This record gives sequence, structure tokens and C-alpha cells, in this order.
Amino acid sequence: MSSRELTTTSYAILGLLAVKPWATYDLARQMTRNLHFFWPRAESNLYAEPKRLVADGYARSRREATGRRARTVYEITPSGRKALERWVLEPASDFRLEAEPLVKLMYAMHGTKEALLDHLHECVAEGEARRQALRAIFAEYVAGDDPFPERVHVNVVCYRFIWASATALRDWATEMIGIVEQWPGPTGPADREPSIAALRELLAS
Amino acid sequence: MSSRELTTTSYAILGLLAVKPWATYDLARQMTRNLHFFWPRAESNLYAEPKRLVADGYARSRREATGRRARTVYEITPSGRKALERWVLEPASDFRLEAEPLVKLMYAMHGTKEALLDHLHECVAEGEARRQALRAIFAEYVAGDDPFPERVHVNVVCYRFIWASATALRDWATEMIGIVEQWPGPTGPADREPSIAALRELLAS
DNA sequence: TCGCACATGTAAATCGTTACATGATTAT
DNA sequence: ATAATCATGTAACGATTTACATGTGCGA
Repeated sequence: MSSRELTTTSYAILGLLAVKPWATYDLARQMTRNLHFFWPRAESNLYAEPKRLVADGYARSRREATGRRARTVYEITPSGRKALERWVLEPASDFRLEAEPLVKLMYAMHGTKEALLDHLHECVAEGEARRQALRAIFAEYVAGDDPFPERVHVNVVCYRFIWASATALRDWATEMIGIVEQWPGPTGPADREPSIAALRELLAS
Repeated sequence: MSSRELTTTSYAILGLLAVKPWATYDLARQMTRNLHFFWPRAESNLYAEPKRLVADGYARSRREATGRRARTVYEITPSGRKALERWVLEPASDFRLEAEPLVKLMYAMHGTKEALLDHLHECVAEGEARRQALRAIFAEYVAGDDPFPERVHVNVVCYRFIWASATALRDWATEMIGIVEQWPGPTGPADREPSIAALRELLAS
């Protein structure tokens, strides 16, 4: 009962526990599979978080044996359920995007045109990779293989956002590659007009 | 010369210093105005970072007076310039999105339908707000008011990504509102078919 | 002259990551 | 039998944030 403020990561785990009891490893699996797209956390952190939930009285743990091996299974408590319900009703904090590739792009003039294009190709690859990962998940749903049918509709709402983001990333990068390829170098074209024209077009949209 | 590894935030500041010398406050301004979209950091951190750059020999500081008031102006060193050039050539780390609203959506079934819709409306608002902020910036560029014309083309490449993301966010949330409004409650429709159909459509695209 | 926004930080707390560690299981 | 990878952590470090602190200039 250390009564600290729970973090979003805590609630992410707690939300999983609200569905059913999980072993730590499966919690981590589930997190990296689903929430990783919009709440990425290191695995070690996922192993630590349930312990904190127990310390705060939001979860209970019990030891089980799988074969020769001990595993800890966590289960949500009524108090945990209440905390979760309270939390989802509160307003959420803003989206937060950290995009190092964009920072590098921003300072691309201090590098080479090839490096600039490399970064953009990386963006295309990342967008494409996410779409692939999502395709695999979607296929399971379509095949009826999803473990929690009662959650399908909410999950799909989330997935559609990730899909849209990944697609936007890929398409943007693809278009930018076409443009940058025509620059004489990373310092760009002497003429600012095409860039300004692009902005004018966005303003009109 | 503490020779620690620089962080992305260090390079973000360093990149600004590569353009011209800045006072701390103006650095912070510039960061919140431009880079905040894809590299958000607390202001206090932005005040601390230049000091670290000086300690590492990547920047020099000098005191100036504006009226009665002292201000510290930072300037990049040749060593700093070299570090920056090296950095932009290295591969970038992945995009990282942290979206608490989506986490709350994911566990929306433990709340009310109104809360769910509130979160979605917040998403629309956030997308719209970003578009507005960008519009203001674009207008300056179009009017020819931008301070660093030689950087226009790279900046526009970045802006176009932010614009696309903000638009995708807004459009997704708008569409989801339409769908969720027809649910009987946060536990969603009894029928999973519409959700699955949406996935099928995405798979085909 | 009162208050508010500007301008510039500092100190402490903390969430999270990196790097390591180790036994168990499975494939070759 | 060996290697790989699964499963489960721990400990230390550190970047960043939160909360505080403080003086300045300006508008009403």
C-alpha cells in the first residue's frame, strides 16, 4: 500500500489483468503484441510493474508451477478494478510523438543527400513493417482466432488508428523521396518556390 | 569535457546552434515552436542542455546584457559542428508514439460510452489544434517571414509529416465517433461482424 | 502600483532503459 | 550434447519531468 500515483504503464497492465489473470511472461507478450504500437515499454519494466501493483493492493500474485518451473500469476483485486474504472473516465494526456528520424532530417543539410534519402527509406520501411505486423494480427481476427471476442470492437478502433498512422508515414516518406531525389544536394534547391507552393496547397486543403 | 554520450535532445539543440548563436530563451522558444511536434521536451530541460554542451566542448557561452538583464548566448564550436555532422549520418532510432488516449480507449469497456466519446472528441480537437498551429506557421512562410530561407525545403519536408499525422488523427477520430455513437454501450455491439469487416477491408487495401 | 507574463534557472524525485544474470526447455 | 531461445528477473544508471524560486518589464 505504498499509495504512489499509478503511471499509465501501471494502468496498461491493470487493464490486461481486468480481462483475466496472467503470468508475467504472458503479460509482457500481450503488451509487446498489442500495446507496443502506442505504449512502447521495455520488457524489464513490464516485469517490474505487476509487483508494484501488488504492493499497492491493486493485484494479487500467486505462484504456480509449469513443469519444473515456477511462474507468478497475477490477478486483479476489486480495488484494482475500481482504480481502473476511475482512470478511464479521467481525461487523457496528449499524444506524444518522438521521431528521431525527423530531427535528423531537420538537420540534414549538415550531412549528405544520401544520408537524407537513407532516413526517408528507413521511414518507408518502418511504415511498411508496421503494416505487415498489423496484417498478421488482422488475419487472426478475420480467421476468428482472437482470444477475447468481447473486446474486438474496441481493439479494432485502436488498430485502425495505428494502421492509418503507419500508412501516413509510408506515404509521406515515399512522396518525400521523390522530391528529395531531385534536389542537387542536402542544402536543397536554390529555389524556395516549390516548397512554399506545397505549404500553400496544404493551407487550402 | 565530460565525454558522455550526447542525447537526441543534445543534438536537437546543437542543430539549432549550427544555424546561428542563440540565447537560452530563444533556443527554448525555437524548440517549442518547431521541434515540439516531433521531439517534445520540458522547458527546464532545454535550459539545462546548452550547459552540458559547453561542458563537453561542443558549444561556448558568453554573457550579454539586454537592458538590465543578463542573458547567456551560446555558440557552436568546430568540435560541435563535427559531432553534429557525424550524428546526422548515423542511422536514426525508430519512431516512438505514446498515446494515452488509445490506452484509455482500449479499456473503455470499463468506463462509460460517454467517456469513450469524450476521448475521441479530444483526439479530434488535438488533431485540429495541431493543424491550426501549423497553419499559422505555414502562413508566415508563405508571407516570406521565415528567418532562415536556406532551411525552408528541409523544414517543409518535416512539416508535411506533422500535417499528415495531425490530419490522419483527426479523420480517424471523426470516423470512429460516427461508429461508436451507434454502439449500445462501451461494451460495444453484440455483433462482431462490422468490426471484422473493417479489418477485412484494410487487409484488402 | 498591482498583477501578470516574460525570462531563467535549480533541486529532487522518478520512470524507464540498458546491461547483465540464470535456470529451463526445445531443436539439432 | 550443444546451442539457441524461452522465461524471469535484478541492479545501476540516467535522462527528463515536476515543482519550486526569483527577478524584470509592461499594461491597466
